[in-house]
Amino acid sequence: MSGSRPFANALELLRGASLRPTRQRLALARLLFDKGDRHVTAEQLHGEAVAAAVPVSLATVYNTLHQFIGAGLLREVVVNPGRSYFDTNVSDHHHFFIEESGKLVDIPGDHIAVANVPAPPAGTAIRRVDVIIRVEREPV
Amino acid sequence: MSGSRPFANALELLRGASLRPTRQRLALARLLFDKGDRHVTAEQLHGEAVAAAVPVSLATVYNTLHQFIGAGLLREVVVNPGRSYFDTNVSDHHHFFIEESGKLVDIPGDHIAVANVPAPPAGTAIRRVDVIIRVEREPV
DNA sequence: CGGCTAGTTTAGAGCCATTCTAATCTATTG
DNA sequence: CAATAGATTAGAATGGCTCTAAACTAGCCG
Ligand SMILES: [Mn+2]
Ligand SMILES: [Mn+2]
Ligand SMILES: [Zn+2]
Ligand SMILES: [Zn+2]
Repeated sequence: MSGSRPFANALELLRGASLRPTRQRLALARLLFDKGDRHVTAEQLHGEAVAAAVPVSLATVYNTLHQFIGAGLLREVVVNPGRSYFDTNVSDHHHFFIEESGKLVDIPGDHIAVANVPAPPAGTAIRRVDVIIRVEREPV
Repeated sequence: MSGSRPFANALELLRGASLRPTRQRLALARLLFDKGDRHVTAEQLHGEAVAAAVPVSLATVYNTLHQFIGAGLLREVVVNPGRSYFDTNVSDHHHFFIEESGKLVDIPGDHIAVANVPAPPAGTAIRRVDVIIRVEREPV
């Protein structure tokens, strides 16, 4: 019986995603999922891995991030041209984006309501609704 | 008395923005604002200018787009990492994004309601709310 | 255990949107 | 028209990301 913590460890998580538990993937999974919800860039994660003495190339970081997205373990958040964020929270939620610091803050999906969404263009179906609330440092 | 059409021509529009009416800026302003609401990339606009026999460099297209944004004539829409859209509709509205074709479709601001927005993080104020509804070609 | 092989990692090159640089050009003013 | 601040430009540079092709390794089999 799998309790409320879906993956006790990185090994299980990788097995569930049919990904070989290599040294690099195990380390990246731990960095991503052992500290609660995170929003990281590829470069940040690579920096953390290097700092943790896990030798891993940036190419592997990108490969792994995309494999995790494919497995539904991560999602990509686009707020800025030219750089992606990878979000370990895959539940229904939205974001505050603090432009000055480049930080994302989760807004639980049930704390926000998008109403009166019109029908999508003919021949298309809604895949996902993203709400980005851009905030700035409050003027004094 | 300025009627419902705020800018009869590109010249007026540039004067209002305190931008010298150069050949390039006049041509770009006409391409952008003479055909109703548009969502264009820099490269698209550059292509249109070249096709219209207006010699203009891509650097100038970017310079001009950013100046128009600064003047409140345009806004930038970010839906994809690695490429920006420039939106001639600066009124309050949101977007459908059709990933396959890369097309944006406006949703008037009063046709959609974002309710129960929580207070922004301490020390910050909301600057803008972006709703992106990602749609895909409907499965048969 | 020792190979075998498909899958993985990697350094480095390549790609592409965008920005920068510094030289040339031009709109504006007097 | 001359002077000059502002604009344009070609081409180089930047930066995030992807690709390539060679080296490695996890998992399997004998
Ligand atoms: Mn991606
Ligand atoms: Mn920009
Ligand atoms: Zn999130
Ligand atoms: Zn729009």
